[in-house]
Amino acid sequence: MSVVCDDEVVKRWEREQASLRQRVVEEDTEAWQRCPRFSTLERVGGVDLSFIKGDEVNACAQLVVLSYPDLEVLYEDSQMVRLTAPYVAGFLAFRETPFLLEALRRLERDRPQLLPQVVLVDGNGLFHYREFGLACHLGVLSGIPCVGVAKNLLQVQGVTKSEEHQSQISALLLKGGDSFPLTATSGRVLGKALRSSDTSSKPVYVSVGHRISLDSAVRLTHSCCRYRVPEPIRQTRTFSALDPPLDCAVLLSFSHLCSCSPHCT
DNA sequence: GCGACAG
DNA sequence: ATCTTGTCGC
Repeated sequence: MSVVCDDEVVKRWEREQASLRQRVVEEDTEAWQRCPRFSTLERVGGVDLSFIKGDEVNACAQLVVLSYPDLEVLYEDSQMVRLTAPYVAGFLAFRETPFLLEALRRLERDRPQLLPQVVLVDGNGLFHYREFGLACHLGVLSGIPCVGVAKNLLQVQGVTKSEEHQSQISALLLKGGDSFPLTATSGRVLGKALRSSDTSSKPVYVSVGHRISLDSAVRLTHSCCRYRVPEPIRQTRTFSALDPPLDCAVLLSFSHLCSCSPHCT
């Protein structure tokens, strides 16, 4: 909630974004991306951080890997972490990326054969104030193709939640897979609004993270959706009763009890 | 001053 | 991000 931040830090972050940004690859680089139904794609990852209500510092970093196209869980990793950076709009990556990279490194160390061929990231990629959102940041630092999928529209570069945007949603997004471009004032297409399933009228906002084209990113996102939020990201919040990384499950499901206790820090 | 602000 | 209650519909 707090957008209190240090000017010096933000300046440094801006420089780092400008520098890393040059390493983003906005095109398809993988053979599977060119296949009609992504026929040689086998594993899709999803990452996210979860918080408990009043706590800005402690979070649960999660990585799941699903089979493709069946979307069954192949791997799940949950780790309690202590965040150092605050949330500042436009600089989400500095808060979350270190822990997502750690999770990818653990996977590479323990089960390298399960490394995902692409990761769906909760947040934006190129659709960002300086065209370098979380999905680009994680993509560049990991080298893995990444796609940004945001649940809310970020109003940047002339893209707004206007009446026009609302009417585009109702006029153009008639069925799952329908999409329309999010075009900056400059004329550059930064992402697409996607109706991710037939039953959800509220779109998700897809943008390129790294090493994938926008069209592939949209097609892939749609093909990973059973509900509005793509499965790899959605599964990140699902704690299986079996195979339990219980640290997080217990903490999250009993957080309502915890918050009543005066002795709970 | 007012509104906007991914997660 | 997270909380919260019910309500409507298949």
